[in-house]
Formats: sequence, C-alpha cells, structure tokens
Amino acid sequence: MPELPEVETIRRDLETKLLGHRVLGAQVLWEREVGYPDAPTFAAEIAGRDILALERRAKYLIVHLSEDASLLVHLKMTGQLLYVPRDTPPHQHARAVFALDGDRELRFVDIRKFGRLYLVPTGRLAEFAKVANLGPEPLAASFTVAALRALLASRRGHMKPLLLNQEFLAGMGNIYADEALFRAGLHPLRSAESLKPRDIARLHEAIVAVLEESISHRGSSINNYRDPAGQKGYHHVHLRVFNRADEPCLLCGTPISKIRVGGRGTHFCPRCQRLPRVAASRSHPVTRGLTRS
DNA sequence: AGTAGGACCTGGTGGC
DNA sequence: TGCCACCAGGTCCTAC
Repeated sequence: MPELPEVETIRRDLETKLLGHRVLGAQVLWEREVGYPDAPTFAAEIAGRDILALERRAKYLIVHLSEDASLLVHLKMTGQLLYVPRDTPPHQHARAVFALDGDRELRFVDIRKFGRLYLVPTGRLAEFAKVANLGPEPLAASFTVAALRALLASRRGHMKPLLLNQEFLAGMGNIYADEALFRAGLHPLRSAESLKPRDIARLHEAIVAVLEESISHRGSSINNYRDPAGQKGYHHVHLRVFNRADEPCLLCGTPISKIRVGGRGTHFCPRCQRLPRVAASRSHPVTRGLTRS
C-alpha cells in the first residue's frame, strides 16, 4: 500500500532516471485506469513531451512535462512504476507502458486495477479537484505544532479516520496512521476535541518521525510495494503495531490489539494507548472493554 | 461535519 | 487437492 514514504521514495528514484528524458509514446492496456482525459487522447497527448520535474503531493506522483502538461499517478493499493529496459519481458499486470528515449520504458503495473493516471494542464493543476482539496503536507516546514493545533481546532470525531482523511492531512494511510498514533500514545478512537496541547505536540512529533523514518528505509513492503527497480522497501520490519496483531508490544509486552475503525483494520497497544475514561464513555460506549482486551 | 456501507479489483488464505 | 467464502485497503459516492 503505497503511502507518502513509498511515493516519495519512487519520486526520488525516478527523478534521477527520468529528468531530461522524453516520452516517445504511451500504450494504455487497461483504459479504466486512465482517469482523464479518455485513454486514446491521453496516449496521443503525452507523446513527444519532455520530462521537466517530478513532484509529490500527498500520495500523488506528479510528472511535469513540457508544453503545459503534467502526468498525475495514484498507485492506490497495488500500483507500481517500474523503470526497465525495453526488452524486459511483459508484466502480466501492466496497465500502461510509456516508451522513453534511451531504450527504456516506464511501466505502470497494478494488480488490482485501482490506480489512476491523469494528464492535466500544468497551469491548471492547482484547480484539479484531486489536488485542490488536499490538506497540508506533513513534511513541509509549514507543518508545525501550531499548524496541527489549528487544523484540529475545527475537527471532531475519532483520530484514526481523521488521520486517514486526505483533506485534513495529506499522505497518511493505514500503516502510518496506526504507527503515528502508537508513537504518540493515543488510542485510535480518541476524539479529536479531547486532545490536550501535550497530546498535539506528541502527535506532531510522531507523524513527522514515522514518515521520515520510513523514507530513510525506502518505505514498507507489506504486500505489493516495489520501487522503480522492482525492489522492496525495508521499513516494514521496523513497524511497531501495524500488522503485528497478538504480538507483544515492543514497549510493554502487552499483545497488540486489532479492531476495525471506520472499516479499516486498526492496530494499537491497549496499554500504551489508553482511552481516557471520559472520552471513552462519551465517544464510544463499547470501547472501554477494548482498552483491557 | 461525521459515519456507514458499497463499489472498484485481484490474489492470498483459511476452512472444509 | 480442490473449491469457495472472505479479507486486504485508497478513494469516491450515496445515504443518513
């Protein structure tokens, strides 16, 4: 599941390989993965453009091209962008192939067909709905404790779904939401309005730390994530709660709990991430038992 | 504004 | 061994 650290790793890798090169042509193998414009137009329009820059916004990879066009890629759960020699045998799950100068190809491989490609005018990128409604970047210098406090001031509801909301904060997914809450000592069902200044400061530190640590390990490969060379990241061995249900907490030894929150598998330590009694009875009457487990 | 549930998809897994 | 139900999750959509 590519989240911010995985997409950032891909961006950095591809930047060293793609800058200054040209897209000779594109072949769309599964038309529904092209979100805009229609697939034939997409393929025709991208041909002949030079690659000027690579940017990441939330979980989107943005490839800036010449003549006022940008390619937006969302990998969703199983998407991969593979940079390979042209004579590499075809991938079974390739959904689009971009021919590049220099006998290379960029292949968009996506087992589950959830990923999306968009080709939009660079000048109108900011108003493109997918980008326009995104919240702040957690690794930007402007994302301070005060900024997080301001974001939280107008929010209610549980912390886990809030961290997954891309309009609240851009780039967190299921893995790093669980990891950040663990690191901050906050229960996933903790209500946003119940956070004290001390909690917000810890959460801020936790969000930045888990994302930066993961980037330094080239992301987490729980299932399908691969970098442009087809290699796994190695941060998943450093995860403290995600995918560790029933295993001992690394801090206190208590078995990690797994519950469903907002329809998502959610991992936490019932001892290190206690739900305050008041918040428990007010926001979620059944959760008091969960803190014991 | 929030919550829930369905839709989109396929591969892997566990039960029988 | 084979079959099948079910699960995984990012985002969008609808309904409440």
